[in-house]
Amino acid sequence: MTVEEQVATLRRGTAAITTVEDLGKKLALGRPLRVKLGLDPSAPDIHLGHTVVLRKLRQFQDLGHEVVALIGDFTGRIGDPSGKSETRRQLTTQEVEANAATYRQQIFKILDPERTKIDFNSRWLAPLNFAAVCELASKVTLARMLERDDFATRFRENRPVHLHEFFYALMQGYDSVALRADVELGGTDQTFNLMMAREIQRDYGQEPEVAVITPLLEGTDGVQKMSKSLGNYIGIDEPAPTMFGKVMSIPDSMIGRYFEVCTTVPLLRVAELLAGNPRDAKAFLAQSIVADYHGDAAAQAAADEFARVFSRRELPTEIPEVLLPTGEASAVELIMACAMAASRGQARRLVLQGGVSLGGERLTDPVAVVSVPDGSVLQVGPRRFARLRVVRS
RNA sequence: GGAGAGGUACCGAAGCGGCCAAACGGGACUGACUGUAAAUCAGUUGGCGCUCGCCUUCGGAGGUUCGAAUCCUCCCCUCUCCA
Repeated sequence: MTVEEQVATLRRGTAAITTVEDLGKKLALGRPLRVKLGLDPSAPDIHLGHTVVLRKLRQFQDLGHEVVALIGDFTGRIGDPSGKSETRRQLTTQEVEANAATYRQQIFKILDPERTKIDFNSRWLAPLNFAAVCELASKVTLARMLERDDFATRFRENRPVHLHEFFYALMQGYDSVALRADVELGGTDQTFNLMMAREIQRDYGQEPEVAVITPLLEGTDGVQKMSKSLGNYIGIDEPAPTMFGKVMSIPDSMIGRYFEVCTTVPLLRVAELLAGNPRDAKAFLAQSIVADYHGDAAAQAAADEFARVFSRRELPTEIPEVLLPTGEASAVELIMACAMAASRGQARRLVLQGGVSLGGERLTDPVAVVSVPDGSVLQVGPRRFARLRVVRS
């Protein structure tokens, strides 16, 4: 692969590369580059949003480069400034190790373990004495720090900006110095820190790293960035059918975006798919993504199941069984027995709204007692099913 | 230490003595439609009893009142400004 081709590959799905020319130069060196990614040391829970940057790392690995997954166990004590974040509690060694283990287990679903080194920045940050810290701090001016939007805004609005928050970017930059990083990856939220790292490396007499900035992936709502706390995430550990369904639930307008950053489907092919039926494009997308984490067979099965249940409105292949003590019960009682509503009132509403059926027959009266044939299927809403087993004692 | 703002249902945010189980938005759920768990439209969204009703809820504890999320007292927590 020529350098130009490599650059083209690496550019896909990035928000910015500082600079593309520098990247080309570094690639042209012909030696394996050291590519850094900083990871938050708090409990990791990797979702598709995180995979964007991880996939990019994987591309570097496939091109023969080396990745350092740097766990910020030291910087984690400060927390990336967000205006609200307080100084975080220091994680214990055991916690850091446990989280690192989880990281390994999850990131190696994407990264090549052979070309990945895991490191901890406490290794070089913890021993720094105050003189060294002052030297590091002397590299950067206040004006430069205030270029960071978050700081500038808070300063202007008379909201607190703690001095230690400045150290976050400094430490992250020092990490790059310590690692002699050639390239660093990060999301757009890391732009400031990545730029700072370049300058700090220069100040320490190193060639500045190339910053490869990936976009923050929108979640299943298509608007806000994917995050667990917003509940709009697709976790890479989720079961194949769930994952498939969640991908199918993204707004049509996000299909191209997901293709670009979550798959390796050639962009020309993506354009073709987008020109066709969005449902088919999305199904293809869902299947590609699921296949990456669960394999082709599971992805195919998930696709078939989805078509069966949602397109053809048939019963799923696997239906959990619920034991009933009697063959006579009201709709509300059945729903409660299957734990498909949080309260009887909610169950009643579901029935009244026409969302409940037994054996394909819609139940309309919440309290009317109906006979329940053994093995009949209760459906609540579009995707909750239970096979009822009557066990008379 | 002083001054002020605020803590309301899943989240955001109104309400400031009865018409408040609590506006509005988001989310979630259900239905219709469909090309999908997209989009759009409609409805639902504290608990219990099949209207009417009863019970629990508006940071916590007391109090005033026929009646409080709304007034008073004390307490806890968050934020800002001044020192």
